[in-house]
Amino acid sequence: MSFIFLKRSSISMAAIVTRFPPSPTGYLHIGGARTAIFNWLYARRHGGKFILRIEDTDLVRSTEASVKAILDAMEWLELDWDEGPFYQTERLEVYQEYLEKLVAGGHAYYCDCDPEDLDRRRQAAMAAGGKPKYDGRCRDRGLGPGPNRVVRFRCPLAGETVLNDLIKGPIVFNNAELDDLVLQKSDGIPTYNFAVVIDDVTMGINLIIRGDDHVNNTPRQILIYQALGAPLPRFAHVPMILGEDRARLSKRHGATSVMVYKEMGFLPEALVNYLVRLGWSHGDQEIFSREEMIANFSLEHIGKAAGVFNPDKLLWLNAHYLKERDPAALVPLLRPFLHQRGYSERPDDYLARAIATLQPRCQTLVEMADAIRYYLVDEVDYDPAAAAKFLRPETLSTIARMQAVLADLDPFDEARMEQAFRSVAEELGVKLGKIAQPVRVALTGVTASPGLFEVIDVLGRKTVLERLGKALDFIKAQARS
RNA sequence: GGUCCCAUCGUCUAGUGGCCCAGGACACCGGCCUCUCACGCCGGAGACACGGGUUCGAACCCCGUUGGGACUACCA
Repeated sequence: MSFIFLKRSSISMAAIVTRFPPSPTGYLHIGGARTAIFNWLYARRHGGKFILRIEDTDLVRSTEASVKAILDAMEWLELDWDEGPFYQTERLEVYQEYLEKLVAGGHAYYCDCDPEDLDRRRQAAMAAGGKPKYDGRCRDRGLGPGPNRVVRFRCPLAGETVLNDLIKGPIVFNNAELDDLVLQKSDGIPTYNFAVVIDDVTMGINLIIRGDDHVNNTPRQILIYQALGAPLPRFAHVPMILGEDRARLSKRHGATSVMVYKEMGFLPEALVNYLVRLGWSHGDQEIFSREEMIANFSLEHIGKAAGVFNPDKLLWLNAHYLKERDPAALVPLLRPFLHQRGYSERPDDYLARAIATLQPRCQTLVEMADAIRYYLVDEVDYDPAAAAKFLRPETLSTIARMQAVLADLDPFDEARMEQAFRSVAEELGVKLGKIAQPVRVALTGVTASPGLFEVIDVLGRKTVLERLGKALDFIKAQARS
């Protein structure tokens, strides 16, 4: 009994605080999105906080447009944050304060080495078979602040730094391998490794889930925490996402921007579901609602190996969610794609009924917008091969017959329609397909479509009769020429 | 080059020493359903990188090899 109480209180002692810190040098990419999802899920799972921070200390590459693009993507994925967005460029005094503390404590020092000279020294060290690390020239010169001077961290020359990674286990680094990294650039802006630590310390971040491309940065960061006397957060390094050639996922593997997936007609829940399952698992389950993800997410089930991004599986998930959605809910999502194609406006309920027939046949909204064409155009255009095969003199009479039957059909619904087609087939002594295909081409212009009766039902009597009439005219015209 | 990480079907993964001559999913192949195309359903092919240990027993533990990846900036 008391054991249970103990366990409980120790768990609830520190509320979880996670963060997602993108740098606004471009759009939100697939890998970043997954990291954001993991951090968000963990915070939600444990009733903690999720903080958004914009790491814009790269003054040259950071842009306002990128910030907006990232925020838009977060919103589209429905990843809400509890605090922020904080901007590092607005926190310069904070870094300065901590920097002075480090310098005063002897943990950091000023350095006036010329960047180009530094580069030459590195090259020379490499050529001599040594390590390309900073040679420590200014380490003990006792320099003070001044123009063109950076601040470097005084890294211990010996000893070990251990990273107890929640995913990879303990990783030991020899401090001698590390060098005196720059904390503050000569323009007064902090470097990444310094700013993250200060931000994470001051924002109370106690769990850092990030890509494992950061593993080698972590010992340097741990050393800074220690120099500051700050408590260490827990670290969880998630394996990378690879392209199909097993190289780090990049533009040459196809779309890597989250918002491009929106443009390609993907649903956010499909992307999120795909991404969360890329590297994490919960037994054999493939489909997860938000609630299920939150309820089941755990670091223990994140794998150690990098994963290849598989567009086919994403497509399958998207098709799944497309089928599952209420057709009416799909209308506003599909509309932008219809406008792009220049279709004329139609009422919501008409679109919803058309969409319902296309749901099991489309993998993306883009496919759906293409497929919905014959429901929206004033005049169908015939696929030449389809017309050549099914709109010929021999089919004239069956189309005419169906036109006559449908003109009088009452009520004009799917059930009656099927009856009508079947009885005409019987009457003519042919299989249903013999009648259905020519009519299908007359109505849609193509040989593959949703069930014929569904199509007729959506189109309505007037349009159906018109299109059948037009098909008859077409056949006659063909016969004359 | 140095440091670090990783290794189950083509791909994502289950698997935490006996339940595994390895399960699920995508993709692929075959069948069923059927007015076409899909959806759906049923079935099939397909993997523990290699070599050594440890153990009564290894996909699971250890070592090595090989292969992949990351980092190595006054980028983040």
